[in-house]
Amino acid sequence: MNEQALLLLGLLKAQSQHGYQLNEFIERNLGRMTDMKKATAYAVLERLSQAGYVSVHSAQEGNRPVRKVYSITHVGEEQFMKLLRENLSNADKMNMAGDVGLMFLDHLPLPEVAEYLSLRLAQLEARLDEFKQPLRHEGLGVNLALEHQQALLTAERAWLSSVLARLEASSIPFGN
Amino acid sequence: MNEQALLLLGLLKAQSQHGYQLNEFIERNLGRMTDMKKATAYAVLERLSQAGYVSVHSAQEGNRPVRKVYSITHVGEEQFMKLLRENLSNADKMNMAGDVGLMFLDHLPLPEVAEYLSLRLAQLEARLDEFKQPLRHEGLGVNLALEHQQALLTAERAWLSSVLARLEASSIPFGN
DNA sequence: GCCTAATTAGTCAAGATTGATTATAATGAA
DNA sequence: TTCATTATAATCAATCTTGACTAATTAGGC
Repeated sequence: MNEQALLLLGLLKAQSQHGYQLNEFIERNLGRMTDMKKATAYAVLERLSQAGYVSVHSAQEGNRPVRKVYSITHVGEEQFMKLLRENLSNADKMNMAGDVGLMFLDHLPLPEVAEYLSLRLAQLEARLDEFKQPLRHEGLGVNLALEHQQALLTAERAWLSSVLARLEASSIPFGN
Repeated sequence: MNEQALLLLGLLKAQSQHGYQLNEFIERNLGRMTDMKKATAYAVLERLSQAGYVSVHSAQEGNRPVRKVYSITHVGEEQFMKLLRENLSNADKMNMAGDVGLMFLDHLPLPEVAEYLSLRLAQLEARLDEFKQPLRHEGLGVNLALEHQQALLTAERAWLSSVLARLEASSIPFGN
């Protein structure tokens, strides 16, 4: 939840925005960074507002429905810096979900496992391909974040390939 | 939530157990695989029970308080296999949280960023050290899962080191 | 034998998350 | 023009998660 707050405060620090605008931006550009859903973002904005980190004011443009525009407050800026420092200092977020299945793969015949892991690999390749686009230079932070994702996905691909190779050579030379 | 179900069904497939027992095992041995909390596990067990995937029967040993013992049902075994196949086939779980902070690091002076990332690196080293213990041979799946974690943490360490080196050489030869 | 601390076993209210839904406006096709 | 579709903007009920709490039992120290 702190990561969500950090994200929203960071976006509002750059520019006051209404909820829909924030959600569009997140959906279009930040799918890699977060999986926060629309309704969650609205809820987090509400909490940030309760806490005094953002202020809200209603605005109407033309005869469009009234929108709530959120702005970061001074206290909010301080909170942003605090959350940023915390976030950068902690590695605990690397939670590596997705290993539960691996733990139980002994319940399936190895060729079937290989089949499924091939699917995983294909998805990985697809995700990695998306990084091939030139990526316009956004600033150090954004570029590092993208580089980071790419590095981890690449490592994941290498590991998966190695597992598949061993599975196909199938003489089970695993462990040690 | 499916990953939690997979985990609990997998543990119950090995042996019928009561809630406390399951939670102890998870806390002691599976901290790397999941961050599901006690109360959540009880809730998931309740849902699995509602769905007919596990059966519950109360048992009393000595004059200890009555415990609810959970057993996997036949339908539960089928569900387990289904969830296992799904889990192995999907890479989407690699969500890489923790990059939000990186995105915003331009709001801090680089030496301070380096300081925080050094803390991250230290935590990583500590986590990696835990893998040095011989790890008694548990079965292919468990060993692969551990190998996987280690591979990703190692990649993370390499990336972080590279970033720190570049930050300290500080002449900012980034991105491009 | 008595008191304290730890272990065992689980529940619950409060908070967080999200799929589904509502409602209006603009756009486009026929 | 009229109807269907997509975009805009957000809310809500239902579900999921968890920190805090309860309550009994056993273990350990003196």
